[in-house]
Order: sequence, then C-alpha cells, then structure tokens
Amino acid sequence: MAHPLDRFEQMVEKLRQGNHRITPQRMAILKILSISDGHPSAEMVYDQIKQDFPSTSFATVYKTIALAKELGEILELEFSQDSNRYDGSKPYPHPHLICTHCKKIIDPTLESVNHLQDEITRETGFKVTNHRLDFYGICPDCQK
Amino acid sequence: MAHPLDRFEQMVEKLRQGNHRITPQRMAILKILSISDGHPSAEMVYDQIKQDFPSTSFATVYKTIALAKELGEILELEFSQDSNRYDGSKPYPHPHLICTHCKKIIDPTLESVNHLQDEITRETGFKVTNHRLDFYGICPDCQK
DNA sequence: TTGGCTGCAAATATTTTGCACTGGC
DNA sequence: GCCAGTGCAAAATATTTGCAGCCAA
Repeated sequence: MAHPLDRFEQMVEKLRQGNHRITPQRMAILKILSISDGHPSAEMVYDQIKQDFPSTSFATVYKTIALAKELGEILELEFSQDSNRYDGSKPYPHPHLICTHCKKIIDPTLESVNHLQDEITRETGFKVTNHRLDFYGICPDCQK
Repeated sequence: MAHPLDRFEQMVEKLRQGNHRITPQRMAILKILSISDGHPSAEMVYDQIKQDFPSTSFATVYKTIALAKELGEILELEFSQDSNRYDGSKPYPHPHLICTHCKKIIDPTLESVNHLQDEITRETGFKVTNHRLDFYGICPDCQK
C-alpha cells in the first residue's frame, strides 16, 4: 500500500500525463480522496472541500470524481439507495466490509481473493476486467 | 437449485405466512421474478406485467419487490447509474457475471466462495450477514 | 490567448411516498 | 365490511448536463 501523499502525487501526475488542467479545486478534491481512509461519498468530499474552498460546486466534485475514475485512480462503490462511496487510497478491486448500521466501510485483510478473478476468466467465456466483493454486516462498534 | 415454479409457490407461501394479501398483481410480479433467469430490473418486470395486466403501476411493482426483498425471497443487485436488478431464482448471496456492454447478468458456477463470509466473520470483529460478489467484464457474445 | 474548467441551475433517472379508491379475505 | 393493496401523481434523492464566465497553461 502506497503512502497517502504518494497517492496524491500519482493522481496529479496522471492529470499531467493526460493533459488535464491542474486546478486548485481538483487538487483539493484529489487530496481528500487520496488521504481519507473512510471511503467518502461525493457529499462528504463536498462538505470537506467547502471548508478550504467554499466556492466549490457539487458539479465540480462529481466531474473530478468522474475524471479520476476514468484515469483509474479511484474505485467507485455503487449503491442505489445510499450514495456512492469512493476509495482513492487503493484504486484496484479489493474486498470491503460495510456496516449496515453506521455505514462505515473498512478494508479487511483477506488473502486468497485475487485469484478469484482469474478463476472466473478461466472457467467462463467472460473476459473479466473488474470485480466487486463486499461484505455487509454489523461492525464491532455497533454491536455494543 | 429449486425448480422455478417451486420458487413461485414458496414466495406465495411466504405471503400467506406473513398475512399478506395475494393479489393478481403480486402473483404476476412474483411469477416473473421467480421464473426469469435474466436478473430483470424493475422496468423489465413492469414491461412484462403490462402484457398480462395492463393496469399495473410502477409503484406496485416497486412495492411488491420491496415486500419480496423483506421476506428474503429475492436478491437485489444495487447499481447507481443503471437501475437495480433482481434475482428471484436464487435469493441467497452468490456471484454474478455482469457484462458491461450488453448489461446481461449471469450466474457462473463457482465453488469455494461460500466460505468467504465465514472467513471474514472469523478474522474481523464484523458480524457478517450478507455479501456481494460481482465480476465485471465482456461476455462471450459481446466479444464477437 | 484560448479552450478546458468551474459554478450555477435545470434536467434526468430511479425509486419512494401520499392519498383516495378498490378488492381480497 | 374492513383495511391492506393498488394506481396515479407528486416528491425525494443522486447524479448529470448546458452554458456563461473564468483561469491554467
């Protein structure tokens, strides 16, 4: 796992490589996404960025997220009822533990998962490019 | 895996047990959900039911789906951009193969997955009740 | 300088909800 | 007959888009 600030640097580098402009808003949004380990939603990013950069709009947050997604620098966890959550610290498929009570999302340490995608590719005709493995339950804090 | 019509009977039985009324609309919706193996969306169910029962509303489709979900008789696959998809033939967690091109969703035969949930429960403080394992890729048809 | 980016508002899409009427039991 | 269920329309939610003005390169 890379250091949070390395992740941020890498994101900015990807912007440069793709000839995307490096604006203060994008810097701030990407920094939040790269540093936070809590898998924030678009709204959480918006709330945070408002503190340092009050003029920022929701549209910019979403557009920046979409761009980072395109560049493969963040992972999107889709939900329909709740809003989507984003993982900028580990932008590759990995399992998540989602507390259905407090909505917390954490990364478990779990081996023997990466071979799953290969297994599927081998056993089916599908060309598997991505996967999603989420566990739902109650976190230790909420069990108290 | 149960026979499709057995699944339908079981759903109706669950309605009875819960003192829910058995209406023609519910029968039709549940039949579609239990029989179809294509993981239909609410809209697909709506379109199908319109043929036999033209007066049915979208609200009823959603309300019936919500009820069946509550009763544990269907599995909901949440998406944020596309609409949710439902699996009435196997209402327990199991892997899915999702074609990102034609949106087809199929069930792969894949062993060595069920122990994952137990593994997580054992290794973390989480009380895991549910999980979701989806593979994204291009299906054989779309590769042609 | 200039075209990509921002910010506002309006649009879109999906699902939910309120409420009067209807029909299953 | 009673009350849960239905159907219509409106509301709620999350995200996307159009466009005028702005600023990074």
